[in-house]
Amino acid sequence: MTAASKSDKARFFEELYRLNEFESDGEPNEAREFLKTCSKPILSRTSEEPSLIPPRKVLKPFKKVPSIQRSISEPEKIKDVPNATVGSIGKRSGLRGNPQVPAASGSLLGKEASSSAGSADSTNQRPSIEDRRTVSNPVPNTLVLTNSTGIDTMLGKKRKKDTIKLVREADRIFNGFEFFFLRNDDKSPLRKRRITLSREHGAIWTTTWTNKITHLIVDNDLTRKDVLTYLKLNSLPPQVIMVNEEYLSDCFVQRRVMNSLLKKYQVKDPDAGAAKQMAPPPPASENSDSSLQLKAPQSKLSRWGNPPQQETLPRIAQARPASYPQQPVVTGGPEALSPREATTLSDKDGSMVAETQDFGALTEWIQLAKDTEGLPLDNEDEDAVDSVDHSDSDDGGASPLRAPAKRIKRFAIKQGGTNQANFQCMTGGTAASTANPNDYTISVLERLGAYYKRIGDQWRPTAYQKACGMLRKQDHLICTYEEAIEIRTIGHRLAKKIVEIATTGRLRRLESAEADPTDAPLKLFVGIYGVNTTLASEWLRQGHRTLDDLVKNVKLSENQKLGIEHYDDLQQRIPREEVTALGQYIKDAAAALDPDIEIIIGGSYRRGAPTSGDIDIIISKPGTTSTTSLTPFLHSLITHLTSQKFLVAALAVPHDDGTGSKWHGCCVLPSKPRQSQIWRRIDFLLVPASERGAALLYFTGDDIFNRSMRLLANKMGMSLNQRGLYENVMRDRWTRKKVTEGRLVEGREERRIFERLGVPWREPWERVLH
DNA sequence: GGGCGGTACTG
DNA sequence: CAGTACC
DNA sequence: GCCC
Repeated sequence: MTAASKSDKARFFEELYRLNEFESDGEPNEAREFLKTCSKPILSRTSEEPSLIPPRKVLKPFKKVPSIQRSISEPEKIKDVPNATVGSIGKRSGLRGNPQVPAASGSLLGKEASSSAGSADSTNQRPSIEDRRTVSNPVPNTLVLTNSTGIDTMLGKKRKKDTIKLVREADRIFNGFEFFFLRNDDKSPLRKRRITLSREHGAIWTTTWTNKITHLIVDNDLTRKDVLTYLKLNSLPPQVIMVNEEYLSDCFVQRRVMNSLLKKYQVKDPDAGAAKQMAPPPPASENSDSSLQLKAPQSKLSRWGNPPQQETLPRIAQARPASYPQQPVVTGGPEALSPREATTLSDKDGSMVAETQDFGALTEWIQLAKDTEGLPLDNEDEDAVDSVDHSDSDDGGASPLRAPAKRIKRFAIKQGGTNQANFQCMTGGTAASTANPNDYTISVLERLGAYYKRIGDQWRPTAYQKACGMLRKQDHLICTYEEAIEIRTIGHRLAKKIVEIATTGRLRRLESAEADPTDAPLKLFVGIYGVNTTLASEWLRQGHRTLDDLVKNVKLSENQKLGIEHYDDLQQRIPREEVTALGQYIKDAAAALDPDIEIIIGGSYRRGAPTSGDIDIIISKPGTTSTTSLTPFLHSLITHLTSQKFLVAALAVPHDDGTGSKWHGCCVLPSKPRQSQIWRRIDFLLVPASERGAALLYFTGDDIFNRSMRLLANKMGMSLNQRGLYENVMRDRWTRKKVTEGRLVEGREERRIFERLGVPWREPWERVLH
């Protein structure tokens, strides 16, 4: 921005503010007209992929480079750590960036036309260009974006000449984002300006509703209901961020991605008042505030025993409380259910079940049950949800009990001796981002579960997680024992706890657990990457209480040292927007190295989570059948990203026999100022195309969902892992360990694995079971 | 009272 | 090998 | 912790 003249800047802001003033209360009739147009299909996609990187193969023979090996944080970070003794950790060598590869930025040529044609929807590469010249004839270092898409081209459509100039790289805050505007056109000059600005800041503008959309920018005069009507959706896919115009203005003005959850950015929702009552701030809230409520996150570095360091630079988003409404809760009547083709684009067989994530869930499951008729599936979960007369419709007479509206915890419909319906994966979950009246109960139970986890209990934590998942699916506050015990996975003891939480706002078991003086340091220790209960309690036994103690007195592995050094960074959750941006960075880098490579962001991000604990990247490539064939690419990608200072540390690298498939490490967003860079955990998984489905399944999770699917496979005489679904697996009679790999049933298609297991398809965000 | 997912990397 | 990690 |  140094280059920008003052008057330029002034005009820029002036214009921005004008954008707001006008549109907010102008054109009162536009809304009605707009809705009239809702029936017409959304067809044309006028976005462009701003990809200017020439198709080039960089398949130079792989050189052994230090970057793929373990490496440590850079020395500069050390001074952030207030304690002198910590320095001893830090004197390890910094990450030696490979001096080679100045490439990415400098050597890029101006224009590409068809390189991405093969993967039309794959990734939009980020052009790298440092100035803002607009040139109609592409020359190196210049960027001209034209309104072209593969489709337009194929149809021989005339391109509108539409030139935008990207702002300088560091200001492209929307890189990796895909915007859908409502209203959907650029007829209004002000909206047009807004769209142009968005694109200049790196966003892709899309006018077709696709599942790649990250943000839905809604005109200020429209309501949430208008939006859903227009999109013919019952509810918004949870991964789509819906904001009003002000969001954009603020992003532009502040030159950063704002926290989309702020109230001022929410789209109006007249129905919100009718929304279900939220979690009860428990009756005894004043009391519980001191003992039970989530404590504010400890201030940075406080656990080092030094004054907290003041945070000066703005960060992308603030941490959120444990429960918060992502979007206003909609009470769309369940009757309003209609086919939701828009979210099931990739569906091939018509049998699939449309998504839902709101409280229309009830009908959803019924629908689901119908759609999966023939499967030994019951709809037991429905009856817990509502008083809908659960005339167990067609349970084939196999149901032993046809209880009069009570106590139908499980059915006895069996297949091959296993009661399939009792597997969690059969019923799916709800997106964690959806507010729920039981959120408070859930947060308390999660804390107790976490406590049990850190004291080394292997099974309670999963039981608690499952219970929380079930609670999250209920549409009203569970506060009686009877209600609670009805729910599958909730037994006597959990039911009692739930009642205690819901009626008193407290849980004595948790209070006493957390009152244990060893619990705080235990919690501290297991927060270190590479440390779990065994080590932590051993250190505790030896009398250590602070990170300082550990650094001074304990033999730490390299990873643990790193985990301590970046304790605070790695504890923080990552806003979805940042995951998008980090993923985009990787996609761009990967595409530059090998355009055929496919990069998928998995993990909680794929499940639609508003924040993630880390970034999970699947690396695949069409035609590949072995991990080995992808290792060279991983090497060059790691090398490149390391030299770009995107990757800042390696924690686990693939075994060097070439069969290794995972790379774990840390990364930062290089475009940000150094001080505001937060170290993030990142995982790469190498996946040959033949195993893509199984890997996707695995890497999407969640934890409970994976276990459930695998247990089910197991009970059906098969075995499921991240490479595929296998049958005829021989297991040792006693140890029950696998003896034979078995025969591969399916690995390529995620959907077919579901089918083969008789599990109705679950959209990623329906796989949130805890 | 036994079972509770399956795998990969570190040291 | 045990410990820790990944979902 | 819960389920079988």
